Amino acid sequence: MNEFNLDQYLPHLSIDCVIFGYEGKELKILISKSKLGDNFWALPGGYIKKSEGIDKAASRILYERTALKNIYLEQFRVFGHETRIVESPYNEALRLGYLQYDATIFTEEVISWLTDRFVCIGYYALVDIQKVTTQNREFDELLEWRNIQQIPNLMHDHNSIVEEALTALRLNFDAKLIGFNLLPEVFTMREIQELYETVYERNFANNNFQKKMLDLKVLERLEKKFTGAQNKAPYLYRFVKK
Amino acid sequence: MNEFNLDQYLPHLSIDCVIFGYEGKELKILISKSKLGDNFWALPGGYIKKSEGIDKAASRILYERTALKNIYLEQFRVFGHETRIVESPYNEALRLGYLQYDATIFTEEVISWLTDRFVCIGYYALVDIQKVTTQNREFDELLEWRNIQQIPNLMHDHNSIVEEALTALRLNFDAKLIGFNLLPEVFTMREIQELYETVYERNFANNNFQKKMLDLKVLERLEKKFTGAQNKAPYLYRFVKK
DNA sequence: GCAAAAGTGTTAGTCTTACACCCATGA
DNA sequence: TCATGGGTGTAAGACTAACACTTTTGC
Repeated sequence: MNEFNLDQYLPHLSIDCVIFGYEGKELKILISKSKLGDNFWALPGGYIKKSEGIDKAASRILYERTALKNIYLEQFRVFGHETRIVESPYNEALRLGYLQYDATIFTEEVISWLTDRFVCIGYYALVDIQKVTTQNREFDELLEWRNIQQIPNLMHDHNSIVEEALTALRLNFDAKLIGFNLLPEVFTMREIQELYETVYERNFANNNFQKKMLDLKVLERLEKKFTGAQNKAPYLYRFVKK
Repeated sequence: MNEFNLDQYLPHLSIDCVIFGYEGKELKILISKSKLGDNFWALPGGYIKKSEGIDKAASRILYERTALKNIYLEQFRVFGHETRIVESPYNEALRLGYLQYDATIFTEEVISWLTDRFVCIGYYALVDIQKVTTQNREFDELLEWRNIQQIPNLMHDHNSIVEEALTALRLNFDAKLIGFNLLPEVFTMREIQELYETVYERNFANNNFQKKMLDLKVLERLEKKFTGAQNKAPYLYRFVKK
């Protein structure tokens, strides 16, 4: 019940997270199917406690869904158009959803708070998808990793938030060397390359890619990885931040 | 009085603007000396009306200080640490300042609203400094253009907001070709180059700079500018967006 | 030995930087 | 004619992209 004490949160201000993961040569994000409507998909989000920094709030929101701490996380844009929520076609259905869910908790006052105008701070996160054990929250019917190319219609303006997050990711991916947050501790050069190829939707020449990566001086070469395949065993690498 | 009807604004959410101008080979920003304290300097800022988009709010805040419309404007970061206002050493003095200013308007409730926690959306703006006629607002003792290298201690975390704005400016300056917003309609190649040199705090070779600029195909060459100086008259250029 | 994929080397091309030089202008 | 600063050309260097080739591995 404590969770629905909305007094603890800053009103009109929310955080939505675009959580990127990488699996099977696919870039994915975590989206939630809501219990509050029929086929209502949304980004994982939440509110900011009155004495909680926004970065901490985003970390908490992520922790609540992924059970992971110390996730790579960055704010990328504020979405604050005056009509983004109040004129959303989902908003009326959401009011009904809350009422049907539990009319004793969701009084008119609470529902007004929840469906009023919101300014949303967009964060993107990068996680090793293998380390995540998704945690359904109260209104999550299910949480699902979806290929970034196959995102269904999301609530409100969440599709454009995803677009902006992807743009920001591509802008920072190479410059800030954040891609390693999507990979396990150790990986082969081909695995990094495939990640880059997935993110940028283009191919790279393996020799030039390797040269560029090694010239960055952020990779430590480890032992070889014998997979049983009938080819030369690739080296494993570990990312070492300077 | 209408202005102090704080009910019209979203609580706990503010906008602060770093307004860049360029004059005499110096990059400057507009800062405000507040009537509310002794030597209190701050960024021009304001609040967001309940049914006003954040970009519109920022435009309005800029218009109120500069009397300019259609200013180049971009959000660059949210400042939302939980203690940025409530533990600011300026906050106590501000409370006193409001009381002394007008205790009938600034009731305890109003002062609480004003000095409570705020999440601040940082915007930066680029203006032609010649077109600006600064407009003092209620609490502005004066508005002043100050060289970016000589910014005094500002309230709260405003100095770090300036730093972040400068970083964002430098990051976008060349990539988005926004520098022309700081110049008059027509300008010489040398003037653009000096602007770039000021922003990046380094020199460029004039021939290479010119070649790069012209290769961008965004400059229209106009007639020559005869200044009376005993040297070749430089061409004037106009920026034409594609 | 052979196929598959890892890894390395070299060259061609493009972009950036640096140097040298000529040109227009007014005293 | 000279000093001043505008404008252009070219070559060297750095970085990127493309091609060719060798090495390792298990069947």
